[in-house]
Amino acid sequence: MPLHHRLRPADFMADAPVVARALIGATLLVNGVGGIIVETEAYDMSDAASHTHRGPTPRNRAMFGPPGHAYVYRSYGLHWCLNFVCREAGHGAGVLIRALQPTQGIETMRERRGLHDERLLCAGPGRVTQALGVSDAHYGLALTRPPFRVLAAPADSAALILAGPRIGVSKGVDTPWRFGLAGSRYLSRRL
DNA sequence: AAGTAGATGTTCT
DNA sequence: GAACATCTACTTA
Repeated sequence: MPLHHRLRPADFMADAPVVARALIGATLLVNGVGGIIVETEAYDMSDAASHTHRGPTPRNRAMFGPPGHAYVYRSYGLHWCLNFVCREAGHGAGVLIRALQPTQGIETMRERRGLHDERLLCAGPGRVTQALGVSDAHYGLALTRPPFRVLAAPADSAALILAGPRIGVSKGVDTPWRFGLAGSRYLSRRL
């Protein structure tokens, strides 16, 4: 009986804040490199801070597709950011992966990120994608198949999860849709 | 420890 | 043109 099992499409079929909270403690690997998700943010169509708020566009097309797929966008012209599409196709809901606790392929991540302390390897959405090698090449791919592996948190984990306002948004400032593992040293910022 | 500038591409007004 | 789900390097205390 494996302690971790791979998430299935049905696991992504819930409202964005529910999925965002459930993903804390899950493991994300891309080609075997990654770690434990310690910080996420939820976005959905009802929310002015979301890329999907104004409806489908060429960029956000994947967010209106099936749940359990990747929505990757370029942030500030420099960084890639990775989202997990959730809810149902057509709903424009997703979860931004903001930080991981590195567990696998740490040397690979160090090389991709330059000489940096482990704490900063995946502490921020742009850092996560750089460390895991995620780019627009992953746009729209299923999270339930290689190169992705998303493994559920151990069933017995009773981790304390904190919520607060999201980072870097100018709209929806008071929506407490940022979730983080209490006490983790690998958050992009304290909660 | 906290603040700022500058890098850059895509979308939207 | 402006804004942007950011990061790094560099300043100032």
